[in-house]
Amino acid sequence: MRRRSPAALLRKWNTPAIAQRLLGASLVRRWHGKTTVYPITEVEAYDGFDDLASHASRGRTKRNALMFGKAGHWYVYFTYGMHWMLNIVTGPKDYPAAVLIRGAGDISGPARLTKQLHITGALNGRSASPQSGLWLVLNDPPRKKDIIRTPRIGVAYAGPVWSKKKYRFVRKHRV
DNA sequence: GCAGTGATCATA
DNA sequence: ATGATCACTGCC
Repeated sequence: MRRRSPAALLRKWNTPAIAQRLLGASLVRRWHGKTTVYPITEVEAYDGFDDLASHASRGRTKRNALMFGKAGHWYVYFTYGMHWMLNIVTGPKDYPAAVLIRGAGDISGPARLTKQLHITGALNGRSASPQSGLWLVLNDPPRKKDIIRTPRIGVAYAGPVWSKKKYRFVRKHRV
């Protein structure tokens, strides 16, 4: 099949839908002249102003400003004093949303993913395009029955409603 | 079960 | 300026 750019997909409003569609996409990394393709296996949606699990829920700050920006850019932040987290910014401009990429290829866990792919703050704010060395390509969308929906990981602080939203999506079968 | 590790943000 | 927190991992 023809590989399509996900630019139009990422601009949409429905972040959980985008996240699920990205389970039918691959992360492509170019590093030291070698290009490797990692089919995405696990994602989480962080959606809008009201999502108490989202960095954007308490308004715009220096760190989260990218979430309010243009879709299709990487939002990479540092946490727990040692881990980088990789997100793709989604939604229209001024609507804060992103999809956290938690697993791809054989790699499980968002910090392991960034470590293995050499992803750091150097990519923060860069466009998801070959120029940045890290981009996305769309494959066939996953079937609905091949997607597991669960609450997001590590967001107990988000209160009874938002910590339980089923905004984590895992692909059942390897692609 | 919990230590590690340091940027970020709210509070002052 | 200070202190709590953290979209995690690895080892106990």
